[in-house]
Amino acid sequence: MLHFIFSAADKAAFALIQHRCVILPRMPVTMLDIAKGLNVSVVTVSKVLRNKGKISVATRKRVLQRAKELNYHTNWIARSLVTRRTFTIGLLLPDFTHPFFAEIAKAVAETVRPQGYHVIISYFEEDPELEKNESDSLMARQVDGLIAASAQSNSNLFENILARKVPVVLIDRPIAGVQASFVGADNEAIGKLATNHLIAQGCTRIAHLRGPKIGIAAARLAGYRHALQKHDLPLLPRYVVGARYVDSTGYTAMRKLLQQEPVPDGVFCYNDPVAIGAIKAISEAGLRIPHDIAVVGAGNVHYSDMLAVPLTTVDQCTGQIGKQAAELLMEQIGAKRKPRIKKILITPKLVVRQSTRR
Amino acid sequence: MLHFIFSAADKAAFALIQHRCVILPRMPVTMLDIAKGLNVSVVTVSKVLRNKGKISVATRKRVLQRAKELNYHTNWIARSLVTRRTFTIGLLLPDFTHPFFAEIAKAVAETVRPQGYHVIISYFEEDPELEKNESDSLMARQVDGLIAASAQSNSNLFENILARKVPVVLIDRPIAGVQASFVGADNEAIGKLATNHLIAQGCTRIAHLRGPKIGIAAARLAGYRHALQKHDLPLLPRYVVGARYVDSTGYTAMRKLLQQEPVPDGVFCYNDPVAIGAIKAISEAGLRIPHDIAVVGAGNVHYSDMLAVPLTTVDQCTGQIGKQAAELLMEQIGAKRKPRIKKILITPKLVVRQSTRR
DNA sequence: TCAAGAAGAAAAATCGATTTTGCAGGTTAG
DNA sequence: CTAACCTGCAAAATCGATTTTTCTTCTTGA
Repeated sequence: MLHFIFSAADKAAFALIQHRCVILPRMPVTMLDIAKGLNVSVVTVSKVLRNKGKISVATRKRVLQRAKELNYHTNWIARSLVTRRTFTIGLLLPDFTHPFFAEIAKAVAETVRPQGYHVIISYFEEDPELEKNESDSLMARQVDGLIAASAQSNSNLFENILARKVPVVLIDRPIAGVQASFVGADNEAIGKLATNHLIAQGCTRIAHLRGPKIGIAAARLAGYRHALQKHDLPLLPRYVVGARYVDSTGYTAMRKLLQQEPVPDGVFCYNDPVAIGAIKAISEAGLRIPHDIAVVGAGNVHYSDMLAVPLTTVDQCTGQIGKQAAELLMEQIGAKRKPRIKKILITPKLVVRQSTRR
Repeated sequence: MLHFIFSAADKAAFALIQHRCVILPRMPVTMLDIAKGLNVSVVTVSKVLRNKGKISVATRKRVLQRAKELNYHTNWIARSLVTRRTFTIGLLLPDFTHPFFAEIAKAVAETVRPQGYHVIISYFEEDPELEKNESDSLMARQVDGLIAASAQSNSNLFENILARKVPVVLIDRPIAGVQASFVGADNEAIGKLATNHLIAQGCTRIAHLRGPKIGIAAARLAGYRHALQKHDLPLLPRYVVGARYVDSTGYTAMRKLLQQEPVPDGVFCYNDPVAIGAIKAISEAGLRIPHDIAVVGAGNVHYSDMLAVPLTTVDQCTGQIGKQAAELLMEQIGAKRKPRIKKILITPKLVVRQSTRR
């Protein structure tokens, strides 16, 4: 019979092997592994890797080299547990295939990246119930903050979140009663800008293809009215036609508008897809753009300059919304005391193209 | 002088208060908090909340009620540390404002959600160095798996990741030498489908506006050639013109093509934006679509049916790519043994609209 | 009646880090 | 020559869970 003789050290090593390799299927390198071979403590390793505390140059060097040899990578989960920061923020959106939200997501990710933050996305398809579930999940994942374009009809959800002391910034859609910062487009300004532009181009019979009666679309409508009043132009109800942006309702809405007498000579469409539909209807009716009717959209979607008639539109500076929201959030995350709540409306920018250039 | 008398229990409570409220700014409810008031152990609480182990109905009820009272929420970070699963996957994309990738992101998120998974997004703007950094971060965050549309020119990065036993699925862009599953569009099939359709519509002089000479665009070109050969149609080099999709190069490329003699009667454009530019050039030249020249794009971008001439295009079923990639990844994450590597090419679908309907 | 088994819950170990405290050994000041 | 003070590192406590082991009680069957 064979006998093997092991020293105590061997036994320890063996236990380690059993512990790390045999029992566990995965075997990531830990600080302990680095410390073991160097006869230092994990604390020392931790300090070296974080460049903190007083460690001699010699030890630091040995640790760093060993870490590289072993291909060590910090386990952020373990770190987060004790530091109580995950360096992740949650981004709660209705739908991020929509270019508007995609743009925001990008700007947010870009803004927080330099500070080591990552973004966990979550979308809820306009379903408030799903939104609640998703936000709960994000909270359970201990995100350091939350940016949301919410579909909640009341403030309960976000009051709960704020009660848990998690920084929140709302975007695009404000919610009454929520004590959180807000960043959004200045939709009334968009309406004014577009309408004023049409007026400046010499239009006098200006119509509006409007969206839903609430929120964003309502503000744009208000801006349209404001601009007309300010220039003493008539505010004709029959020049304001509803157009949901799903499908080609810009097209049908415009056809309705073309039956009015006199036909308008300028149309402000509540967004670009609607404007594209309108352009189609106008062309089919044998009218010329912009000579007979000038068209302005809103949103500056990517393709609006590739259209048959390049579209004048109001750029809502989507990227800015994401960027500012992210900056506000990071400010809150970093702050000792809760900074004051801010409401930021991004000033829109007119992009003039052929559809209004007379 | 006043004296306060505390019982031992009071002191313990006091210590707790100091511990939880005064010293720490945030004071989340933990399992210990639930356990304390109920005179049970944390283990019992843990088991109840996970519906695991044998716990009497009475205790279970008490625990659940207390948890609700205290508004307890599981700390997933703590859980992850011991279970070694974070229920997050990393999604590494060049740019998710591109509708193609946004669509994929959505499909991925949607597919993994029912299994309790969330997606951490990360984009690298086609910069391989940044891509490496981001993937390192994702790994440090202990994602359970990774889906990537990579810009790496060699296999090092992903070989490293695979060596760490993290499941990976590549999408859209395969990388030679990486032993990982892959899901992408069948670009050669796209080229064939588009070209065959033009042939079926009676076109005989079929041109191609091609993209970069590598990768996706090359495969589409190959499909185009294949289809022509199969139908014994001539393969004229002067009918293949380069068009980068940035800006309006579809427009300029088409103008070049219009100078050929004879003018082609069908054009397959390597993607939709190029096709839109081409349509514009054709219209300007006074030719009718599809009667004089039929146009097919590829990609089925959202707005291609809102154009002046609704565009026939090849839908690459982007959502399917994300969905299948996510499914493959979840399969790998769940599996004991590593499942076999799969290469999946999604079969494209023709969407016929006015631009080819003769 | 007593051993065997099962049910319910507590105790202890663990995950991989960070933070706080303690402790040698060497240097400086009085 | 001793108190005071660094420097550099180790030991222990902690974060909030899960997993494994152990320990009571009760049943139950022979």
